[in-house]
Amino acid sequence: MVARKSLKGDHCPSARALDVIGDWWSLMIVRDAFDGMTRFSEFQKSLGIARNILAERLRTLVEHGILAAEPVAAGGTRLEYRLTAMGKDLFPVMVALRQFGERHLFAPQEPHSRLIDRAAGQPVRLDIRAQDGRAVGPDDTLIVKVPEPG
Amino acid sequence: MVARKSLKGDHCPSARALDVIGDWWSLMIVRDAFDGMTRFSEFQKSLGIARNILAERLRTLVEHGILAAEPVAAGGTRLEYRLTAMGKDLFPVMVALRQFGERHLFAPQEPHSRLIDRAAGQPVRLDIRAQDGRAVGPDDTLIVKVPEPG
DNA sequence: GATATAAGTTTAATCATAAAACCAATAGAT
DNA sequence: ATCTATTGGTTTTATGATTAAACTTATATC
Repeated sequence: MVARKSLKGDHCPSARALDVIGDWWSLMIVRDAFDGMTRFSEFQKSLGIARNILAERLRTLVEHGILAAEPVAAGGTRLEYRLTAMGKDLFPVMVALRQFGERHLFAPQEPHSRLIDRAAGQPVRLDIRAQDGRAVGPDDTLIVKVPEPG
Repeated sequence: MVARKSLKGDHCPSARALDVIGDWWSLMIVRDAFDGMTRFSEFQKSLGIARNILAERLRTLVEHGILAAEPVAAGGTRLEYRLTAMGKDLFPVMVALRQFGERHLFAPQEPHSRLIDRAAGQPVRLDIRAQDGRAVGPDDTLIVKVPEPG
């Protein structure tokens, strides 16, 4: 691949986010973590990912503070990977991806997994709103760039 | 890479979404498209992406129906790439990524670009709610898997 | 104490990406 | 109308990320 371009210095928050979780597997691992998985072999079986890649992805997710690794038993070497508070802040990203997939990537009658509200057993909504509560879409918004220094 | 595993057949909508826009560049191109860019050279200058890779990404985004390519001038060969209605449905994904980046990937005083509501000039909110309007987080929800056929 | 499973690491082959050179078509200047 | 620069790519070559499989060590199970 010749050293994937890093977006770490970019002033765009989306770019930095993609720099951290924009690779092929990280968000799939995070999805499974939201689904309750914690162990190496669970992720491996669920995703069919190569073990070395899974090990590296888990390592970088831990480095970035999205997952925390804790020994399963005191004194043991086996680890459990759990979402941190920061990791749980990826929830809206997962919900947004899911909604997009549901809307556009399934045939009309094709079955798919669903994200439901535990209390009501009903699907959840995702809304983007202005401060005053108006729903806003892409054409109602604007990206304001940061001024170049100098 | 040895043939990246395709998630096309997965029953999880997030997985299918990542199969379409989960690679390194697609969402960055979509971000720029939301920002008003339409031309090959604009994307290329903005992202610093290799030209062959940009050409392929644009092609697959068009194939998937996220971008539409139209000639700039009738009879000409130069193309303009614009978000389709489907492409604009990626807006919540972009907003969610941006919010995550803003919250966790910038130093306290570090400047970053902002997404603002055109009308009020204020940042937008993203909420996940149950049908009855309650705000819900990851621990309030559950993924319901589709039954295996057979 | 023997066997199986978990959680990786190492190794080798393959394929995607990046960078740069190349090329045709268009737009602008003369 | 012709020369030149820019646009929008394609081709070529190298590099390295990803994969699969074999290997290793530690932990559970019988």
